[in-house]
Amino acid sequence: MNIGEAARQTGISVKMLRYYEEIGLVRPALRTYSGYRVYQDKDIATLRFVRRARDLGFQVKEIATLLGLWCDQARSSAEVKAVALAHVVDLEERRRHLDDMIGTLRHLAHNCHGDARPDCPILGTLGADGPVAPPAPRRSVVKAGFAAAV
Amino acid sequence: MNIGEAARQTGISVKMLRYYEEIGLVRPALRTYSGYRVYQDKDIATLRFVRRARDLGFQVKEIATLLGLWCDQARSSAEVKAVALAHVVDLEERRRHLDDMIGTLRHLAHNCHGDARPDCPILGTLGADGPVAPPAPRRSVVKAGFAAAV
DNA sequence: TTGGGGCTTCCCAGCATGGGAGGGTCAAGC
DNA sequence: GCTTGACCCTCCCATGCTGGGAAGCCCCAA
Repeated sequence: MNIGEAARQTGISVKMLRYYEEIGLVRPALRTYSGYRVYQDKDIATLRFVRRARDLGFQVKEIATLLGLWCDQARSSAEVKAVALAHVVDLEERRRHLDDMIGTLRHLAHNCHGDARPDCPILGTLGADGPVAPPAPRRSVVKAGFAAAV
Repeated sequence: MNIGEAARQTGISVKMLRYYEEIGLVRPALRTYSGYRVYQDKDIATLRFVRRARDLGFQVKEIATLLGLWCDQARSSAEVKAVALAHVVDLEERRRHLDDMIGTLRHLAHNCHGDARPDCPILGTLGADGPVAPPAPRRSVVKAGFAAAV
């Protein structure tokens, strides 16, 4: 099948199909004599794997690892689990970061009367004189910075 | 003060200070006769504002809006609050997305015995035959796709 | 034969950030 | 005065993932 049909069947855009091939995530598709890419069932299966992994937030490099394990008959499920759990840790880190930001912002918005007057604790906090949060221990940067400022 | 000192005082890297100036987020710093940027107290205050907004996850465009409001004596706090709350909605959307991914992955990892054998429900799910999640209603793509697949 | 849709490659864009090359400037110390 | 090292300048490139678009070829149906 052609690339358009492959895109339809995998949910990956034509652009991305070519990109994944270019960066070596998937092996180059066969070509017709005129240069059209031709996708076979096993290519589609691989691409669906990629698509699902992407939907789970895996980066291309991690997907490459997973694809390698998928093809490796001698893999141990422990390896796969390790990759998955490492990714969970990463996602949770990002989630905590979002939580911090949401918490701070909601707190600020809650204290803002939101009427026609210009006084606003949100801008007041952002524009406060004090030093900015230290760039160091990451995950609590926002919280710490604003705990001090608020 | 020079750009290096400004970077130290604001927690924004030298690279970013130049970038923010280039894209017009902040007005160009004064220059010495030899071309060095010179930062004044009010520049530092502005940059700290930018830094804090960035720490709250605002994009540069949104920060530009907030800076505009900050400088606008005639603003209403309602406008500011609206920007903040819209951003909260966005952050929460992203958090839901992360939650979906974390939930699915933890579920898969939980069902993976993680030993020396190759059998693995994680890979099994990623490589399942069925159609891939429809790209449409976004926030539940992952969940739906895997609910069907698992 | 012609038209339209699909395919090809190549280049560009975005976000926010960092790296590095190649070269000028400044201040301190000899 | 001269050297040295830290600092600054601009310019280009890279990242990760995605999309847009141009120029040109291919294929099928009418």
